[in-house]
Amino acid sequence: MESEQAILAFAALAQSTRLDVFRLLIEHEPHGLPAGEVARRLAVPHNTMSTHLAVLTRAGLIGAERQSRTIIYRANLDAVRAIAGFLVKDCCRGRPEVCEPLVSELSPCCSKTFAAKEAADD
Amino acid sequence: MESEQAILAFAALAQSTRLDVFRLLIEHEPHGLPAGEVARRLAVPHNTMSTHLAVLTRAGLIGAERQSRTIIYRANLDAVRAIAGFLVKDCCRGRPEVCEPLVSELSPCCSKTFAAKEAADD
DNA sequence: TCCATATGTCGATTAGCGTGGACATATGGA
DNA sequence: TCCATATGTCCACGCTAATCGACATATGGA
Repeated sequence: MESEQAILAFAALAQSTRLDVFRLLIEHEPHGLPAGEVARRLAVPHNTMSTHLAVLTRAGLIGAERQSRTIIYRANLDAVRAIAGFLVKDCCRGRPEVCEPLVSELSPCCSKTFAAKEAADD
Repeated sequence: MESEQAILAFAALAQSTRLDVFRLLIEHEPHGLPAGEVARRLAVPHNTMSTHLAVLTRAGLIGAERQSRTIIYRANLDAVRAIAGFLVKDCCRGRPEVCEPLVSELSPCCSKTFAAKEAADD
């Protein structure tokens, strides 16, 4: 991932409404949500939301697909991996001992038992 | 990690000079660099750099320590782990199959042989 | 004490972002 | 065709960020 693309992604996520949108769309993977529904759920005017959705799209964090009159937005999970990878690889340069704890921390969160427990807590 | 803290971190990294500073300090772990040296290496006026260093510090991405007249800045690697964790845990909610590829992608980067190869490529 | 070095703070300027009203476009149904 | 719904674009306003000159503070040496 290039720095320019990373800066776009960081800037897109550095805004509370957009971060909320991103999390909302991640929760609704893999079906996604129509633009109007996103605006309604977050109580944001549709034109303001349209701008935010455009910023997230330009950053590659979400994607859109037209379905007749509605446009369905979906989170791009590859982008999440790319950003996390960008961060970690920056800190891994010649210093694997720094990153091992990170992977150790992340690994248990990816087991099915952990996910089931998290879901139960909600 | 709270959303507010994450937004501070994303905003801090969504600026080319600050991203350069962060990477520079990561390269100089664990010794760090004096503020003036950071400004000189990135060809940025010392007062402008002082502002950027303050933003990164407020975001918890770097830390400072006075050594007589100079102030040594160091990257906070725990913050890197926290941001990466924030991103991944957002996408892990009930969907471990999404995150497993990320961990798989990251794991090899944390082996000593990989780090040695990366260093050799520079 | 006086001065040089290292760094931070203040203030002004410029540029860009977030917001939302008004309008434009696209789609499907009557 | 006409209208309602869904979404995007344009524009102006207000606010915040980025920059950097000038000044302030802190430290150590002569």
